[in-house]
Amino acid sequence: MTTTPSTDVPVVRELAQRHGIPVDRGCAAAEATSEVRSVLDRVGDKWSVLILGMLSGGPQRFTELLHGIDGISQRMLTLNLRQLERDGLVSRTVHAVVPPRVDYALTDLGATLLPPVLALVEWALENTTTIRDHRDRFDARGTAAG
Amino acid sequence: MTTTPSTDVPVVRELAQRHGIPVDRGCAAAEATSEVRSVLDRVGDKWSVLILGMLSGGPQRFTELLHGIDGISQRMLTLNLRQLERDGLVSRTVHAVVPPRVDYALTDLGATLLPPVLALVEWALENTTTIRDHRDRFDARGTAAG
DNA sequence: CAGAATCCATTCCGATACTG
DNA sequence: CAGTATCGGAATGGATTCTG
Repeated sequence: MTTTPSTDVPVVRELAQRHGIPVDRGCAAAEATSEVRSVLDRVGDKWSVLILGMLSGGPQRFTELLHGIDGISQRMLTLNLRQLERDGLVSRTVHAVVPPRVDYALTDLGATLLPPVLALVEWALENTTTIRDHRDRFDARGTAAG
Repeated sequence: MTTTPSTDVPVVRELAQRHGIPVDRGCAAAEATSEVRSVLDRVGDKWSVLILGMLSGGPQRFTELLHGIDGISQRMLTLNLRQLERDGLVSRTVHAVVPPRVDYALTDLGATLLPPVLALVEWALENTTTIRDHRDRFDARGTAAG
């Protein structure tokens, strides 16, 4: 994160222009780029996508998420939920009961993010074998080099 | 990424089934999930997407990428290119000339990854303002709380 | 139950120096 | 030119403890 300095990526430049974002030469929409990165970061966040996926089935409480997402720590779940909430992708509803009950749900915005993300997941599923093959061959070359 | 233990995410489960991947209960395609994650990781990799974007305009040599992607270090460029090459997303062509000349290009596989990724970028561009607003309001709440 | 706070091992990554 | 190798600071994230 920090100050992602943006870049002269033609494709992004083109998309930015299509969205009416001014592109001064040498930098494809500097402002927009960091915003874009922050979204991409979230997708790469390892847990965020899983959380979004969990919530696609309906609201869940904290513990349900904690147990549903195998391997996530309490800390990471909290942190990720805060991020998602901050971005307006997930809503947090505190029920004033005891013991406390907090429900997390996809917002409308969050719901619109799901399709692009799932397209990516689908791409990954489609190409799992191909990628594994490539990796094996690549690794074999490196090993055989000696 | 160590052993990403996979998860019981309904959407992923559904997608996995659609792709004929066996899903034993309690775990949505454990094997597939780590593979999926590794793809998502790459997308979140901060630089990989930029590199892919750069290459979408045609082959580039090492230095062109280095200068074209503002802020990337030589080390990171090398590392990222290796990853992308390993996955078969990018090809590396060494020309036997002096001084050395190495061209990087999108493979066919890499080209198929671009649309889903760009869909994500486009989503981000479309919702930049909305997200920024959410963040501002969220941060304001936190700050005002004192 | 849902979290905040602290501690600490691991990993990441930029800067630098060196090479074919 | 296109890397590789090494070092050290910074950030990441799990485990644990404490709270309303």
